[in-house]
Amino acid sequence: MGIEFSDLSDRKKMILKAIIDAHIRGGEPVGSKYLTQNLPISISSATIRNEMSELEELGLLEQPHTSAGRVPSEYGYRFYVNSLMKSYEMTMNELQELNRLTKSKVERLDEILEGAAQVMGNLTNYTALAFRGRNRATVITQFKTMRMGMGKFLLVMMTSEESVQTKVINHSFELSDETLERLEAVLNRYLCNVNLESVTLSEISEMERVVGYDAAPLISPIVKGVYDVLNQGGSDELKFAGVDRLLQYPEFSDVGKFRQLLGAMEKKDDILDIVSHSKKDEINVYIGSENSVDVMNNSTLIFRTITQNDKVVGAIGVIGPCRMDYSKVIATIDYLSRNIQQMMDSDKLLPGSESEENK
Amino acid sequence: MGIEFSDLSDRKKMILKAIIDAHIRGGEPVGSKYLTQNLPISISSATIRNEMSELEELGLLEQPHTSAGRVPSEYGYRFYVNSLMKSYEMTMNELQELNRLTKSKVERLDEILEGAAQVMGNLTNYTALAFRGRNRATVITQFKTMRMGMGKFLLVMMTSEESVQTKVINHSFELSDETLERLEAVLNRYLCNVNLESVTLSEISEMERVVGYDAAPLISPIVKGVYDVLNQGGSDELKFAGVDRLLQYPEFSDVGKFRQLLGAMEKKDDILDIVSHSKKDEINVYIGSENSVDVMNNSTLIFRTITQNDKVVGAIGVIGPCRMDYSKVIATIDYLSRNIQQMMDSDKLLPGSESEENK
DNA sequence: ATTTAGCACTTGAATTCAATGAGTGCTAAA
DNA sequence: TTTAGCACTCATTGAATTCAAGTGCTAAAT
Repeated sequence: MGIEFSDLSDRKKMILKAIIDAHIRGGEPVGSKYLTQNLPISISSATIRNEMSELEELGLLEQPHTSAGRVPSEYGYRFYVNSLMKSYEMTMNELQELNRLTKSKVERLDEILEGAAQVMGNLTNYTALAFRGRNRATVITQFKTMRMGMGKFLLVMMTSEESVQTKVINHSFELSDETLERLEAVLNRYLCNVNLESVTLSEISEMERVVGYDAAPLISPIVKGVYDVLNQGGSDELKFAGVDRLLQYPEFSDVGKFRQLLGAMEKKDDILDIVSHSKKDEINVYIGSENSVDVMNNSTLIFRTITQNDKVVGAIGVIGPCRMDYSKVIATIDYLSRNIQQMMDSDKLLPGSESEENK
Repeated sequence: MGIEFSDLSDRKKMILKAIIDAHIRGGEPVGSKYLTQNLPISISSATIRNEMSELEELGLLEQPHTSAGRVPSEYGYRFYVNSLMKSYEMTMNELQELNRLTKSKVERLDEILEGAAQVMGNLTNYTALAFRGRNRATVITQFKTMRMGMGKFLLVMMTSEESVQTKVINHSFELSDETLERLEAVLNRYLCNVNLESVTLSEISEMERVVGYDAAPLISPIVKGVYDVLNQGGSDELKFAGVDRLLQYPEFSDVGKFRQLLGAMEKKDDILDIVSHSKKDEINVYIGSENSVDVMNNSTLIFRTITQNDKVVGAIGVIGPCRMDYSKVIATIDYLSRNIQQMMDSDKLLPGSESEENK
């Protein structure tokens, strides 16, 4: 399938665009009679019918049944998105709504993404998605200990992702300053910059020996703490806002279809898969079966990633029926994601919730 | 409305129970003919009809239309739950499934609750909910600082909820040990155990003066950090698992009804309201309009809270149509929540994700 | 005083049928 | 190449009909 922009006569393009525009707005199949009254130039319905049937042969249009008007095919939408649609002009109100978000004082990426999803959902009237990718730290780069009095001390861990994690360690017995220092040294020697999976039991017992009897019982809880830190932070998050909005579209009045999609949104992994394999720094549009998840054959997914140091840390987008207001949705996502990306680049956003930085 | 258990003849109770049991299983209205064949004693359909019409007068049954069988009213379900239903016996498989969770190594309450929701959803085939209430810290009880080298130090804050929060503070200028100590002292003097809202601007400038010119620029970012710590941790979480399962029930084949419920689940505040005003340490059952949220008139909400030191820290439950397998659902929630509560009481669970304790 | 058989009645669901009308494809004329 | 004209298709609508399930009531039976 490879119809180029130039393969179509201007009149065909005009007709195709008019059909898709009308169908996006109204949701109904578009017939030749309607078009005679709504085209910039005036041609007869018969001519339009001829053109339509040729567009259908090209795979750009479809007919639900013989006596119905035409409906865009997935491929038609694709052509529309690539070449036909004209870019959407935001209204003042919409711009205002969008800017409110970026002007807010929120600094955490999580919250910004969710806020963006909310706004996008409201403006476009589809379901919004917010993805938050956590780059899980692979190693601890530095350990520090800090007394907290009364049989506790704080274990501070710096991770390879530059975040700081802490864990309170209780010790029922006395711990001299000197012992604590020794413990810190041992941790830094054995557990820094190493993949925890590769730490062997014999190494652990070696640590227990080296650190001395008075700190040895702490080794194993500490190792567990390290393990938690390296694993817990790393769960990706994918959230949806306004799922109920999908139900307003006749495409999902078939409960079965909707249920499938809802299931996919709950399972998340399929969609996470799509998002994480997407192109960076541009708007990704998956129309119908273009995304390989067959449950989403009737839906379109549009999103754009947010990156930090060239690594994907998030994404915002919408999900809805293939009959979607592509122009508006793409413009909205573009605007919002660019703004968020800018905040990210100018370091105004804090990537993690665990640690926060400040200048 | 106050029908006592003893107000009904044994035969009426038997008939009512049989009707509700059958309706829960089959979803269809139950007629007199069916009952003649499915009652422990044998009575004629005419007699049953008489009894049924009396039960209807009492408000325990309803008729969808004249020529249909009877269906339990909300009040009928209530009576059933209170007095009629017999407690469900778990199968070996179910017990196994349930125990797998509590035997798992997971230690964080969040994860246990979500895991419980998953299991509950699978077992009961309704939508499960997991609530995680965060007791937001009200004050900071202690500040500590810790050098991290290269123009940064770590600000460690102990909160009134006994959790530890940290914030990395960058300083572009030199900071002597002595200055850092002074800063720590000032923070502990001015910001410990005080409600941040009550800190005045003049107090802040006093802090800046007292701490000296070389640390003064750090005061305001630190105050902001404290503010974040006191506010951010405190957002309650309410998650649902298996929302798509609701769509299998004919009660929600009306898209409008389902959409309303879905909306309520997304907005969350109504349901949060119900959960947070519920009774502690017992199973709460809200049948249809018993919960004041009118959008949930067709749904039943069942849950039980998890407490720690007598404060509600979480809840698990299910949401589904009024026609629900109460017996099984209640048994499942009871079993799971008791187990989780036990883990909580025996201190095996870590309440927060921010700080972790270890013995 | 209950219980039951019998029967007329109600009502939603399913089925059929015809009418409607939107829209097409095709042919032949412009 | 375009267009008017016309026959044809097919989903939708609504009315009429049948069907079956289930009730309420009455009168007889226990």
